[in-house]
Amino acid sequence: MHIKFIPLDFDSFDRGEKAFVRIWGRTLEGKRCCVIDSCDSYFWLIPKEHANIEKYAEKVRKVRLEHAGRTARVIKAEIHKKNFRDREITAIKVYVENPKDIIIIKDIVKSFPETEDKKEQDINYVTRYLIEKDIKPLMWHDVSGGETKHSDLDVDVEIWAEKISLSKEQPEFKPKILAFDIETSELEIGKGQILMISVADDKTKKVLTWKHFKNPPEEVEFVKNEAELIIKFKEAIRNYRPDFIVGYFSDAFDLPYLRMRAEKHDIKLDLGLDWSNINFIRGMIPSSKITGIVHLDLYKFVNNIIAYILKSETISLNDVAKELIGEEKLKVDLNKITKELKESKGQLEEAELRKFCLYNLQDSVLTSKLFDKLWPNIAEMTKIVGEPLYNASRSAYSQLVENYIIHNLKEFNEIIENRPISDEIGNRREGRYSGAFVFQPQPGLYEKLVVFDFRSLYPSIITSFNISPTTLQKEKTNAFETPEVELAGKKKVYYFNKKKSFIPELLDRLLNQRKKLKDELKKKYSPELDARSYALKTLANATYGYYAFFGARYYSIEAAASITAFGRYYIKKVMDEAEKKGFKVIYGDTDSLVMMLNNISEKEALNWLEKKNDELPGTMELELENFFKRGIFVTKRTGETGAKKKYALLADDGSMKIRGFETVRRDWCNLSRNLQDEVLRMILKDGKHEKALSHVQKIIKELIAKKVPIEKLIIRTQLKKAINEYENIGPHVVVAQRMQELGLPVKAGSMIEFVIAKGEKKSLVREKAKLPEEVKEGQYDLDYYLDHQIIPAVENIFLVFGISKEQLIQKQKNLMDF
DNA sequence: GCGGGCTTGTTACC
DNA sequence: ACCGGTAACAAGCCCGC
Repeated sequence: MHIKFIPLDFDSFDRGEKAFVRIWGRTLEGKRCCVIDSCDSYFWLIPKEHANIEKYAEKVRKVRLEHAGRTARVIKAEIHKKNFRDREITAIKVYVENPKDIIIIKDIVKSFPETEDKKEQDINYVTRYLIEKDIKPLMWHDVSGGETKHSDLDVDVEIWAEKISLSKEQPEFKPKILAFDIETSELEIGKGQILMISVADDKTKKVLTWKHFKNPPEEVEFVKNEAELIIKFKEAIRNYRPDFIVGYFSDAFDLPYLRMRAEKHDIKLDLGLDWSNINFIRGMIPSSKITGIVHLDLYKFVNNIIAYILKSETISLNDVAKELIGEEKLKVDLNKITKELKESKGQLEEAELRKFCLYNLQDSVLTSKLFDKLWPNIAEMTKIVGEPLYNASRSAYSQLVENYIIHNLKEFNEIIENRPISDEIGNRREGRYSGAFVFQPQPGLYEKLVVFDFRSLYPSIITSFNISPTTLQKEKTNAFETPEVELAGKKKVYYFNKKKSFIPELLDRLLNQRKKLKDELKKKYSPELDARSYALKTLANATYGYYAFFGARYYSIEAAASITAFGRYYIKKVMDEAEKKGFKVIYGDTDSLVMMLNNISEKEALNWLEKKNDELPGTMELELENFFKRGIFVTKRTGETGAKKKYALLADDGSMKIRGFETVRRDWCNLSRNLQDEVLRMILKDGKHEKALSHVQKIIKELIAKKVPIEKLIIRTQLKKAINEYENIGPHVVVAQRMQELGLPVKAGSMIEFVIAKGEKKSLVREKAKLPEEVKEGQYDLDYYLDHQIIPAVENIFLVFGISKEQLIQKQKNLMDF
């Protein structure tokens, strides 16, 4: 039998002594399939320099051990010429019957006197299989083999593969999904009950609940009780036959909660296509896996991959959906509902229940739409790194970079480096090195500016100077020499071999693919290509950080420190040359320079840019960011020097670029943020301060007159750790404590909202920090908002025009005195 | 008990 | 624990007076 199918999920199982991989997917005809295949299980031994390799291999072949009811033994040991960390070596490939045996065998052979090291013993079987057989997740494959008839798997087709290969044609694949969301009577897992469960995709909309009420909306279906609710939910998934089930924060909430309640009712969560239970993977970051149906937790992907390009100040479903799909959650007072459920022994008013159901449904609808939006990103990233979707969608950048590397080492004949052991991780974490250069700006208002920046600075340095843990060498010959590197408090120079190594080479490919894609995208836009371009760019950018990440297989603090040293060298060099040309350098951070054109024309500036690019080595390239009409740089709060990482620029097209100011900081109240934003805009548009000054004075007047609504005075600060772990009890910690007393949900990661209320004059800020609902209109601490919010947000801006703090509040003081 | 230096904590920039 | 260093700044803590 022959089919064309797309691999969506993977797992492995044992039959007899041998391990097999199951690939779960869809055929071209839309049938659900399971392809069973296997590959060799092996790891590598690197012998000591003077070991007799033949004798060594012979010794290894004889290793066997009875363990846990089976015999772990070496079935084959071959001598191979390989590369390891770019050096040619002779290594022994040690085959075992079952991947489980690796852990037993490796410990025995590790103690042999001939053994220098063991490698690839930490590659899991599915990853091994994907590499060995060149299987690409989410890409169509042709497979032929024998069909199994008497299977109990919940699939339409089951094949034991004989031949499997990537298809030439790659038609579009649209997965069948089911988004879901649960509502519970308590937020803590282990307490309370599940009240309702909703499911949705672009057609289906359904809410299951055992809370009955009159005239329910058509999407609502009533069940008897919580047990039936869980069973019906199971049935819904079984009948709908989705490829993925999709949640938001479902790894940490919905599924663990479901598990607790299912256990309570003695219901099996046997959702797997092999009828297995949901597998709850413990660990620092728990996750939940269903065999054959990929459980996607969009929160994880947003948090790891997308968050830093979002403008949203939180990654709650509401904020993320608002920004990405322009829709929001229904507004329901969850705290009130939870409270009422507790106090009235589970009785809610009908109107409230109806609303609660629709709220529940909307969450699933948003999750479904968010999936549609993010799917190109998830899919493209998965395809590039080569790991199964389940893993790739949960991985942080370090892991993705690493997977991209290890899935591409075969062609370099490279043995994969080990993951570091915990002692090693401890050592690595202490290492410190110098990073980027930041230019010390002179405070002031500047006109006619140009901003240049290096395109992908660190990736271009890595490829141009072949920087890798494996190219670092002692000798000067045939090597790139670094500028002065600052590492562990010492100044050094390092050398990197010029012979192209695998990581810089793979990085080069990412960058080149992206270049091509960008040209394609210019001709014709598509969300898939755009998503691929984003994945390529961000993976490339994460490579430098990967080198410095303590958990990396290819860790090298020397490499990381060398990259930043090159960065410092070139940005300073370009700044010097710009000054010589006649530009006035105003500011610069890492890879950018902000300059006054002086009397240089825009055209001449661009010519100069081109000339610089001819001189820059390798793939390093300086590009135009934009021309700006005006820009403002301010002093630090303490002292007269200019503040770094804090400026505002007005582009020729009228758009603003504001960085670092309180306007963009979420831990300042909206009154200050908005006021500062308006002040910056007025000043940069006019080039004068008068209008902005009177605007500030108007706001101060309103504040003094207690006319500012509490809502605008809310300060938001994230609780970064558990309440009792704080040494310094700041305002947000006190408010978090208060929330806990009131039974409101607070934990590490919660956003704490508070208002500084009227209180004793000399008291600590935290003593006046109250929940917004606890503060009546006008009952805010005027002095606090004046001295700690409004004035600090604008005083340094006006100082540029010689306006002092006293002048800002002059007239108002009198007002206060009366 | 007061003030200033230091530390802790959060958020931003690139 | 899930990429790095650089930087600004608020507020509490702590010690010397």
